Amino acid sequence: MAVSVRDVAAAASVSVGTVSNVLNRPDKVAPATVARVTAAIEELGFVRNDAARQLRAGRSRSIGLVVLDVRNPFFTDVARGAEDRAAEEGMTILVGNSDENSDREGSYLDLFEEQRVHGVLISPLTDDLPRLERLRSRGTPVVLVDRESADRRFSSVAVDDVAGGSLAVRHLVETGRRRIAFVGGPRSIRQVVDRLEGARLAAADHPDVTLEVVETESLTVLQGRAAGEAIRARPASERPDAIFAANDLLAVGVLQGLMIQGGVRVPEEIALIGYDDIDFASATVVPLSSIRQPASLIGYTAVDLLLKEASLGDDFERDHVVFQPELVVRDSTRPRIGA
Amino acid sequence: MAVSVRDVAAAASVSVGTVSNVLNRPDKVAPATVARVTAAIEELGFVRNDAARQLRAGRSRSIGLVVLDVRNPFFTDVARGAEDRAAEEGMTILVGNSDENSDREGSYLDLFEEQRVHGVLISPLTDDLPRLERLRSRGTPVVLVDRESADRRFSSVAVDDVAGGSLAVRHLVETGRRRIAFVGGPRSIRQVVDRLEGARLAAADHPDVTLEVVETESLTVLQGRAAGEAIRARPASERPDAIFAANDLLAVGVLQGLMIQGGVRVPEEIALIGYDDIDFASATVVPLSSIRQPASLIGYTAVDLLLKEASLGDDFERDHVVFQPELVVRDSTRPRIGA
DNA sequence: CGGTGGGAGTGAATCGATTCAAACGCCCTC
DNA sequence: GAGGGCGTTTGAATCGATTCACTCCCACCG
Repeated sequence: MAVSVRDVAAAASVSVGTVSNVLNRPDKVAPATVARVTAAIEELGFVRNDAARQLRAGRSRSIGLVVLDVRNPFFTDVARGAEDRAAEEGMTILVGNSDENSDREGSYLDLFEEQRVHGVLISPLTDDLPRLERLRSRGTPVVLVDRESADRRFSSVAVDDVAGGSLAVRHLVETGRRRIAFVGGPRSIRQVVDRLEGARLAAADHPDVTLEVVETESLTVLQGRAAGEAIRARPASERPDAIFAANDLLAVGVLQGLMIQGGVRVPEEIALIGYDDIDFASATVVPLSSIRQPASLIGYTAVDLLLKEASLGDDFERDHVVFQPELVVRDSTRPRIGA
Repeated sequence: MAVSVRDVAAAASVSVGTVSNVLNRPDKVAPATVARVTAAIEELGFVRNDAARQLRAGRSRSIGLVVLDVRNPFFTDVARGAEDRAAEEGMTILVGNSDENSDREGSYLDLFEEQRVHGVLISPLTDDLPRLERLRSRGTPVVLVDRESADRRFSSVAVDDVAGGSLAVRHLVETGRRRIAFVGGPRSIRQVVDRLEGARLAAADHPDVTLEVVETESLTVLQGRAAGEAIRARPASERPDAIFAANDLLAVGVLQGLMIQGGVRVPEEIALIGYDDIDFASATVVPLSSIRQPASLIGYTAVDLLLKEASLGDDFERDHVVFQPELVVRDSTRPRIGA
């Protein structure tokens, strides 16, 4: 049933070595021979067996990527960037979705290791770096995505979330807001903590600015909506005049929660800013201001570092790329009239 | 560097065959031996080489899935369902994103074939069934997802989109609407055509109901928003009193386009219904009515058919599962007062 | 005309897990 | 004590592409 190089070789009256050369280094083979072999491949419908190729090569031509949530457009974009860089080298990306679940994360790592992937890009859930350390010591390079390793023992590509948080709050203050609420959670996610930290720093610069925290269970639209409704339900005098949401999914939810039945007007009564600048942000009822992260560039760069580490081996100095986030202003933080 | 069964065998003073048995049929091996081998595996940090395994087995333990758009939650759900069923058999799903691009679709098929996947699930872009026919003739089972093969030569799992279209329009008519607009496109996508067809059929039952078509370039939020704005810009007398959007992403966009700056009220002035019932639909400013498709069940069933076909071989009679869509009513089609 | 350089092609060895027919002990029975 | 049966273990053969040391052969040079 299955057609192998051996069959092709026989059909073209050459040796298996020559078939392999036609496949991988056609310039080393006489044109007439190439033509004959190509014809035989075509006729027999030969398709390379990747398993055999990998076995010989020792490594697969794939790179594993473990993300927290495939549903989040931010990660989809990261994956896209990674895919682009990988494609340049004729490689592919395998995406695993940990769903913020530690077991799933582990089983993807196991799977990837058995597949002898070229390397693993991971947005790690916990601080279980020993696990990754072990993976690397067995020969699989690891690059952290969207997180920096505390002790810098892994290459990483991250965005300065503290700076991003400051950027958001500074913008709110500059447009005249004083009573700010941070909506986000859980605190186990590093990004949440950092963005809040940045917000605190920026708020501390202005004695008359207050910063309240509204905790959520996860970074989803539904949780945001609940938070928004809760804020809308308060007496007007106790509402904040601006909300900084830990990501755009939350912000979209908050916006909906606030606006139900012509509730609170955005940005007139409450300004709103999100984080990630997903495509959706510019397309909400009131277009959302946000903090942009270069998602696909992050993925692209991560693969880049991975390839570098893979080719240089252990004597390689780990790289730690940190991108700076960028403020994107839209209607949801339009300055108050007269402010 | 790499630890192989051979090394484990040496460390545990057994033969490679025994190590393999411990790995795959531990019950066939004496408990004491299992323990010794397991200890050796642990100590040496042995990790199975999947490539060698596959080479021997002839097939990989993965199933390829090619979707039109990973960003669409509908497909994410299909993938999740497929993953669940695959996991029951200890298999994995590889997701390829064709992005409605025929070249990308082709290269994923090539990739999957080289990897000797167990089978391919595909939501095909074009009607290039010969391509798939060839793939299958070389031994890779194929199941069509969200589309039925015209000549029934492939197993398929689909939803009756014509029925879904009728369901939507009938609901709009029953809640008192008469001037209906269908927003969707391009016509090259089968789902769009079928849903419109269903809408036409339902409208034809009522002589006083008109059905207008507003064409879009793709099924995205942005396109929907543009369509919504265009409709809002019309004089009130020329606006439809209900809109049926070809999918929920479009519907979300239409909603936004209509509501800008307190424009048209939904559902008072214009009712709106989408298709797919993505999670987002219930979380928009005005919760969206929609037509629900059992997305994850589709994925689950598709893998099921695939496994059946793979085990039975050619003498297998192709299965054609068709699910019926379901109407989900929310605020966006609340009946008009007094209608 | 012998010698040399190099382009073209060869084919056995290799990667690592799995398989399966055969061998090995060991106990029990006749 | 020979023989049968059974549970356990063995190890060579296998999957298919790639590699690389080696052979061939022809052209060109002195």
